[in-house]
Amino acid sequence: MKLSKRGEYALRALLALTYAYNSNALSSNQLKLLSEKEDIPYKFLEQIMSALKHGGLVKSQKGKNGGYTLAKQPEKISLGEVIRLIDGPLAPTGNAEEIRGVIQRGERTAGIYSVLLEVRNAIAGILDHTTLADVYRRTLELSRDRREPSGMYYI
Amino acid sequence: MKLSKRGEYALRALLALTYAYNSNALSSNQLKLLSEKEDIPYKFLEQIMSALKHGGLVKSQKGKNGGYTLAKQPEKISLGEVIRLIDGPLAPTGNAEEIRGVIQRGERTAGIYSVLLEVRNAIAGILDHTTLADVYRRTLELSRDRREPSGMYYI
DNA sequence: TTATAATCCTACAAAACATATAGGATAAGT
DNA sequence: ACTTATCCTATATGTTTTGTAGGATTATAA
Repeated sequence: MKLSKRGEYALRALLALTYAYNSNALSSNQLKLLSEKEDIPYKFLEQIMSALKHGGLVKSQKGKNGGYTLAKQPEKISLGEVIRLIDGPLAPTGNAEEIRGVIQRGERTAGIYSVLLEVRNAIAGILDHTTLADVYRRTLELSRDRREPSGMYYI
Repeated sequence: MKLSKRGEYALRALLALTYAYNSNALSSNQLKLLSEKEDIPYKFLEQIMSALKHGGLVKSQKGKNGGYTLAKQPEKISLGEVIRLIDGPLAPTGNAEEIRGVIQRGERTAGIYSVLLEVRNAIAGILDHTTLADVYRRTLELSRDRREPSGMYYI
């Protein structure tokens, strides 16, 4: 599992939506501001939002006063979901099913793959149990004692 | 951490060397046979062996009766070493140091990165504690009850 | 109903990376 | 010398990621 730029951008955008969700606001052209603040090419970000929408993680409203909102509560969206949607399977190679297949068929590489399966399970264990709400909380904690909260999401 | 073909080929070759190590033999042009049996382009495999050599995991002997041998005992070579050497850092993005930096500086993405650090630690925990000897053992176990051990390493 | 502000869609371009392929140089043993 | 092997480096090919561009569509408010 290698987190791509897309994946990172997606997580960052969703985190911004999480902030907006808590203050009851919905986001809109603020996406443009976010992209500037965080050096994310706007058009690229648009594509990512589209993917998040089709994946059911985000709702959108067209037209004036439109924008994006989380489709579920931040507690209900795991990082695993997000990353699988954007970057594909979490496994270090192929996907969990393939790996299990190789092992069960007892192929020459079965030993190697059984380790890879352990790795993928460890990754999934963490990512599927960590939600946007968790990340939100952590972010606050990690910047609590700082004088300058590095412009924390005042978009 | 995404295991590349190179990485997989490297692991497979090292596993073959592990088999050879146990039966006290050293490998030579058997590499060619291995590459045919396992569909690994020979010249590509050569490059990988060269990398393994420069990384100190493998010793080589030139000329007649030459070939490759493990540079240390199979118990002393972890998968983490191998994969780091061939595919780079285990972290899902950048490397552990970078990630720690982002977290300590309390950047906006600190929350995200703290999860990524967990993930990388989980991966490293497994891969750094699993050796070629372990994989060897597992491979035997996983093919023990099979009628046809899928031509297990009779190169 | 028209102007506006937003999402949506699709094609393409550029760069980075992974995966090979090729050909010969070099070294060691017999 | 001759053979058998490793070693080195350049280049090609292919695939994926990342980024650009331009416009079509839709909803709202004035």
